[in-house]
Amino acid sequence: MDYNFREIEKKWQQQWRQNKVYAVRNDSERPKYYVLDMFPYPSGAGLHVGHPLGYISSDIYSRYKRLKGFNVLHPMGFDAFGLPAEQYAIDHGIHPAVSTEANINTFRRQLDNIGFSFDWDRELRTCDPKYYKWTQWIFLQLFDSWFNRETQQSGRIDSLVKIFEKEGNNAHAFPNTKYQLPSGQNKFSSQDWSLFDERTKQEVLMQYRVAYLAYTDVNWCEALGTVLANDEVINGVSYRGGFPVVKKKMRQWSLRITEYAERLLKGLEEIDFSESMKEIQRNWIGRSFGAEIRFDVRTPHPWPLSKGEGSENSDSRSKLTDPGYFASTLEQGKGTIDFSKENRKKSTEAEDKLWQELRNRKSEDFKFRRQYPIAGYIPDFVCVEKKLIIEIDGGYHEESEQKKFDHDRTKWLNEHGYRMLRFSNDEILNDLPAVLQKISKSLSQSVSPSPSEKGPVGELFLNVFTTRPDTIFGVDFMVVAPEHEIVKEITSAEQQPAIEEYLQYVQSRSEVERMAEVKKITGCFTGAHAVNPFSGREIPIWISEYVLAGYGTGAIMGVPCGDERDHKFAKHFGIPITNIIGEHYNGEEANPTKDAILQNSDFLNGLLMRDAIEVATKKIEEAGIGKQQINYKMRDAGWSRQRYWGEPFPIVYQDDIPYAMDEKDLPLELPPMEAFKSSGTGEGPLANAKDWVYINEHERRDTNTMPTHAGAAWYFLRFMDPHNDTAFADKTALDYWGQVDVYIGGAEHAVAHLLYARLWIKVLHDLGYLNFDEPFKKLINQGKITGDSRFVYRIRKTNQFVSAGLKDQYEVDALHVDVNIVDGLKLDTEAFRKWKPDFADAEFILEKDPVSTSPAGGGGRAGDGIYICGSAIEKMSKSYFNVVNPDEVVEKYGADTFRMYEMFLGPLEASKPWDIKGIEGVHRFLRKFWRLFAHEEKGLVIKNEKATDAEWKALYKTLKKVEEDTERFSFNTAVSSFMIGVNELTDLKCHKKEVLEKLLVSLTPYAPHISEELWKLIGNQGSILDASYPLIEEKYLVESSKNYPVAVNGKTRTELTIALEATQQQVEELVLSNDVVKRWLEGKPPKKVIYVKGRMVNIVV
RNA sequence: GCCCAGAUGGCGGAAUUGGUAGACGCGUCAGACUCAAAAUCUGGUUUUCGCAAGAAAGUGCAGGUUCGAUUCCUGUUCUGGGCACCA
Repeated sequence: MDYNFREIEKKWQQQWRQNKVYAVRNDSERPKYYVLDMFPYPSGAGLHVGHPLGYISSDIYSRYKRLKGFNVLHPMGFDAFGLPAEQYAIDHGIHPAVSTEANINTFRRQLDNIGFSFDWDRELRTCDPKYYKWTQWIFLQLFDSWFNRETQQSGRIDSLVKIFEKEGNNAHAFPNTKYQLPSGQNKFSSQDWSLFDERTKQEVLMQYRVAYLAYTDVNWCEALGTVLANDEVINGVSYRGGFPVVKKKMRQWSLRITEYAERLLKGLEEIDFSESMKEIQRNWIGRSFGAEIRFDVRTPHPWPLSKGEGSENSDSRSKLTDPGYFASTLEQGKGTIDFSKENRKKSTEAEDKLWQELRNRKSEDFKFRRQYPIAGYIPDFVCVEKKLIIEIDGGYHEESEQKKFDHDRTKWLNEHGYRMLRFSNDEILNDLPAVLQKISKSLSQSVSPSPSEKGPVGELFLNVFTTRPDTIFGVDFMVVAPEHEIVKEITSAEQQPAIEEYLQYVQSRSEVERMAEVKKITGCFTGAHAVNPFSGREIPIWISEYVLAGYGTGAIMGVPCGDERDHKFAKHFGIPITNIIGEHYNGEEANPTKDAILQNSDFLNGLLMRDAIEVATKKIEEAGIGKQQINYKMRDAGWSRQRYWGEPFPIVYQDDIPYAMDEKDLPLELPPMEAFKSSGTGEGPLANAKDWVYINEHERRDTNTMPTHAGAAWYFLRFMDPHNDTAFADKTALDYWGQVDVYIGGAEHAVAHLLYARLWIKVLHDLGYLNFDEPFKKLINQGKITGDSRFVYRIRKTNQFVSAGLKDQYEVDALHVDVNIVDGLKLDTEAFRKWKPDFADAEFILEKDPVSTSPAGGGGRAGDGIYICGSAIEKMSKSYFNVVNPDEVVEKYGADTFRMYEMFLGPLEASKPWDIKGIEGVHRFLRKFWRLFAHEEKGLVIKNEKATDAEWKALYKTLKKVEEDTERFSFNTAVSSFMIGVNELTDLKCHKKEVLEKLLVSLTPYAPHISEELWKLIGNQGSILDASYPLIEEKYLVESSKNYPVAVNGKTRTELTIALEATQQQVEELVLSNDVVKRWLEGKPPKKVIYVKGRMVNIVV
């Protein structure tokens, strides 16, 4: 009766499937337990031995919990939408649905091979309309929600509308502080609200929705034809494929995850994730606590812009200058201003008529200015907010002097985003409505947003965010991001050419370059100065690429004595450095300490910096020049992808205003398509499905789809009730299963999937669908299994291969060789010749086997040598030929061996190399285990005799250790314990049923097939999967004495068996009379005898 | 540069609260069985010295605390992971 694992495993897998032993019910008396694996993406490559590591550990834990009496939910499904399938479709013309289906089947077959206990009746796929109906439905909940900062909770949009109707947005400012209403304001009253038209109302609400549409800087990848999320971009290139990525402004769906930053951060405290995983999330959220401080700006030639239409001030000047034709001298500037005044008097009838109309447009919130200087030129009318210029032909444009400037000016205006409308006098006088309509149309077109940081008109200031307000007196300069709007407004005439040049340089710099050359110091002085709000000192304002427009306010205060980067900047550009920390600053290097006593700091003098932070912040708030502020590095999550193979947005645009689709019309299914190339205009392939996109003249659909994170953000809820078609899951099921108790997966999902899932669950919780707001109670990251690559060394330009030990004598190229034709390091040269046609005629330079040195040893036949390969630990990858397929391992050793071996390799969380050699040991263990029950020839050897104390002790020792180890996911040591236990029972020649039966149950989670087989062989009814875990009888583990190590001065010298209840005195007597101890004492009296009960004895001399 | 984790025999690793370092497995050496091989079984296997008994050193490196440190503290090197002009 041999251990025929192939037959046994096949048989039980079949029976288990037939009997549906893994079906899980939602109504059980037993306590629930939810064990989940991270959603796999079914790639075309199939599984390698690294993938099942997590699945095996979760399976062991699930089966263990089941034996322990829990109702265990352990489901599996597929994250089946996504880029690779679509890329494959583009390359091979196979529909993503088809290739995905094929990949899933391969995956499923491979998983089944390993004997997992998944409840396949609950399987789900994100690309199934029955599933993504609910992904879309949840998206609509996000669309219909806003985050109430006061309560720190999500609420329904209609609750926000009620607030607006009552009090405007006074208590709930726009989440995006830079957002302004068309009027330029960011506050509105209840009355304003009631006067807003539908478009404006929707636009305002959009500013609050959790899922919202906005122009955002996105990571655009031309090669993939899509937008990528921040976490899909690595060092400026795409995560998949490594294509360049650039910033681009596009109208995109985003999730307002930034509003939840604080809750996501706080939530980390109550969940059991590894410290490193929490750290990654904390870094990603990037909270920094500090103050926002306002610095007034003094331009070198002040131009106090007065309210109204242009300026009456004689010293006013153009706020923007053009180096090409105007800016270099002030004289010309003055000339233009004079000319504008002159021109004003000559205004024509047409101009006046249009002006009357335009100035009345104030109610529409676009303010027109008349004869307002732009770039040193005075257009007839300009709307600065919308960057729209209106010119009326006739008059001085005819003059030849003017004409030659037209070209340069138009160029400048275009570069700066201005558009120009030209009307003739006749048009205005004869058909004013048509003219106004044209203007309205132009105004409704959007311009690149983000109006500059401007205070009340006539005043310019810069807000900076700092975590160190205590260093306010050490500020020696300001640095503004090159993209900052204010740059245009503050640049002096003298500096204009230099600034232009620098801006051009910045634009030419790709993300990749900027990231590669971090240490390079660049920058340019604007000519303007900022005023320190406390000391009144004027400090220069610079621009530099090291300041990021997207972070904080896009401007910083430079404190060179305390910040390394600021210090380098100051040194590089020769800016004088103020020392506020005395001897802590050595003049050579900045010192970011918080432990210095402040000097040169006015009211902060004598304070410890650490304490001064709060003092300074208070003072700043009192003086009304700033406020305490918390900043987050995290950005809102881009949620649109220009892709076909994803969930369509359940949104309909009615005349460009987005509205939620009716719930009853869900799912919005993908239209059938044959080709998936992007449209080329930045729109996704769906734009080509015109019938689907355009519902009617006024209504159209979104042509983007959601990212793969969408389906994965809530799938764990669907497993609880996977076939429900009236709700995403029934409330009773949600309440019964609750949080995922253990979530096992790779660390690569740290910031994307895990944050989005946590966000979705928080919103669903706030809206009342869930009674928990963290999805995963405990997270375990399994380590990677790395590949162990093998190399052969080809002598350059030959087909000769030299063994690793001799390769240094030649000029060689190392080539990866398939690990499957190498035994250890020894290459199978014949297999190598057959491996690839190129190598058919390969010749080998062999060496003596360095391992077996004896002449009789393995490679010892006279004249023979072997080919030794080089090796390296690398990631497991097809291109390295180091991939090991689990199917082959299972075929050779069986699933039970494979499962136990993967666990035996090392701690679950550590990454470790795959080495097939060790699997023999685990396989031998299972054979040895089998032999306790059955003998090859004699058949069953199991006996019904009473067990001895020694046998019970061996058993319970093992059970105790295995249980402890399994509980703490230390599966490698649990396998060791089984081995030790089986070795001991073998030594005891124990074949007793009452002992072995218990051991068998405890082995079931690890090796279910052999356990079930033996369970039946020794005459049990029912499945061992439903047995209960054996209880440990401690009485057999109680010891009466212990073999103590006896040390002299800390060095163990001998061992003594002493009764456990021995007293200190008894021990001292016993130990000191020992011969070995006496010898080591050399007659000297012991100073002290340390006796730790159950541990050790130490004699100090 | 910053943050986190880690470093133990020839290899994967164990030592759960500071208490016999190297469990278990691989590899390897020797032996048994065999005509022989495979499989299986038994024993040795951290290093150095020694026939042995035994002795000395030893958990990346340098210190410290302690009767006693792989474990705690300080510094440092290297490896892996994360973040990266983040103010």
